[in-house]
Amino acid sequence: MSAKPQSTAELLTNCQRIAGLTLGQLAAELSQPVPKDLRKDKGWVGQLMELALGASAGSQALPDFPELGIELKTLPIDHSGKPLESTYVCVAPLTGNIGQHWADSWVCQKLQRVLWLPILAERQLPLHQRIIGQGFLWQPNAEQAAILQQDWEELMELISLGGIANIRGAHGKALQLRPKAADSKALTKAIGAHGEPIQTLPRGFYLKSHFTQAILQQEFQLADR
DNA sequence: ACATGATCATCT
DNA sequence: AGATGATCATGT
Repeated sequence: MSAKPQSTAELLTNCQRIAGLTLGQLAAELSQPVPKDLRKDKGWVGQLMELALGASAGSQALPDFPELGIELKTLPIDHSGKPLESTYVCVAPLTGNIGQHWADSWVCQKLQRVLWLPILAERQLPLHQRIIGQGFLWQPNAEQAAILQQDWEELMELISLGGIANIRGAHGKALQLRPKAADSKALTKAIGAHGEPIQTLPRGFYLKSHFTQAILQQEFQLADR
């Protein structure tokens, strides 16, 4: 169950095998304790899936399946297939971005090949009863890539020109910039309104749920609602 | 502090 | 209800 997959086909086969299981069932098979809720274990579902699918060591700055170049993302959804949350992509670099190009960016690299793993995870459903959906491989199509690139370029320009204080989650069509930190007191270096170095809250790039919903619809051809 | 994994909790 | 800003745990 937890052997490292040697090919994309094997990885997808492993996904099919766990599709339909509850988190409780899978955790039992893997001898993993199920927390009461996710309040103090927010990463538990993702880590369980990494274990089940044979992803490589967790906290390195590498894709989950380095040999396959695939990033694994769990995606909590409701009963109608709508994502319940935005999807974290990576930390946003706030300094030293002069002349950086989209194709070389961390966001672009991370989203090149994503194994989406939907989880039926409505809040009212106890954690152990949440159900694993059908995982599928995705690469941005031309239209999606163009939207992501445009959002990224706009956000990075604002960051580079000292506009970070004015960026909020509403910015961007698909990609947004939001805090990503242990708490609101965490600080990192950034560029101030007059080009001076400042300390600010670390930010991360996230995919808006509308965008991931479109990915799901494209894959499963779900009815809109 | 920053990377991994994200969800929580409040505001609108 | 949905989105935004805040937060939790763990490893490097």
